[in-house]
Amino acid sequence: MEESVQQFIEKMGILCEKDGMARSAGRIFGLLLASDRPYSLDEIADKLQVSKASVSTNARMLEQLGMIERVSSLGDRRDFYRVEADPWERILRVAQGRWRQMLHVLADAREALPPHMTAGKERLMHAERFHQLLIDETDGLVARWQTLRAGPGRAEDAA
Amino acid sequence: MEESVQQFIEKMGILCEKDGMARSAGRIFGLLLASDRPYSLDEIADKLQVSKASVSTNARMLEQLGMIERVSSLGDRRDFYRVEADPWERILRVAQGRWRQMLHVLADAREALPPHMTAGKERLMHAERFHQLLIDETDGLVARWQTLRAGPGRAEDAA
DNA sequence: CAGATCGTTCAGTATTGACTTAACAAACTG
DNA sequence: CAGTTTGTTAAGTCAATACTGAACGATCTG
Repeated sequence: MEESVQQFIEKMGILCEKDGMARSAGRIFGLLLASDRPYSLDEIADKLQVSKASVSTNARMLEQLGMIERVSSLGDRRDFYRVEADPWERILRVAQGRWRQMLHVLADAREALPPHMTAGKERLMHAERFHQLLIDETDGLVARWQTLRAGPGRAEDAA
Repeated sequence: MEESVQQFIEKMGILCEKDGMARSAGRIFGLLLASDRPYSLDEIADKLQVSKASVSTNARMLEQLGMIERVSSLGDRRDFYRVEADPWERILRVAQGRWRQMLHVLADAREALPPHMTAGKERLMHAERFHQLLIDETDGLVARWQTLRAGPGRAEDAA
């Protein structure tokens, strides 16, 4: 396999791991990102030099997250994987969901905190405000991405 | 210790772990978030029921990330920890840095990809566009957070 | 200076988590 | 139906990770 692609895959593994994903999942995603066509389970296992079982598990995890999808080819019983048409919006939505969780956790804690702990309450409210902002801003960001996605070079003003 | 606070700390540990941090670090951050005053190393170790060594390591990691800070009290040789005045902007900046890394990795891979792999190149360019958008939007987001941070209830139009 | 306190580091250990092999279930082929 | 092929699941193994206890250096106190 291409040396440069191999390096890229490894870097993707590291970066994805830093974001809380499994390293192997990051590698699979990287491989499919830089690929020219969908790959079968065995192909992925072969290219990444891991067992088929490992690929099966991690690929299904990525599928669950909406980052890759399974496609089938006529007259072929195998599953093929490729990255979703736009995995990035999905990533934003997943993050948005986590921020919502965080917001709830923060709010619950603040309400349960004894009244005299004003500093803690203040700090938690601060954190809530921040996460609420993130949640709100995500919608606009997704919208801007949708318009940018289609034609990045065109400077149309249509809202 | 308060039952509700303990639950909060545990949830923060889980959520932080999902974001790629160490679970213990998340717990420390949660404890300090909901606290009324800075805590010493021993206090943290006691409240979280872990060794002082563990707290020392994780607290220094959080300090390195700019999420908590070390403060000293006159006539006291101990270090005290508390969350930074605004850890959230810092978190945004760290994320922005990771997106920059990702952008570079993607660009390198695209350039190194053989010319005939048009689908892969296209997909990588797509990914680059997305991350460039994230990087750009972060600045505006930080700015909006700064204004919101001070007075959340006031509806001033000043740009 | 002797003793005490505090934070960090290091070696050892335990626990978690991931990968592999192998068995299994389902869908196809002759 | 016997035999393949393909994907998933489970048990066992191994490596990575995080925690602990102890030792150390530094700083303060009598």
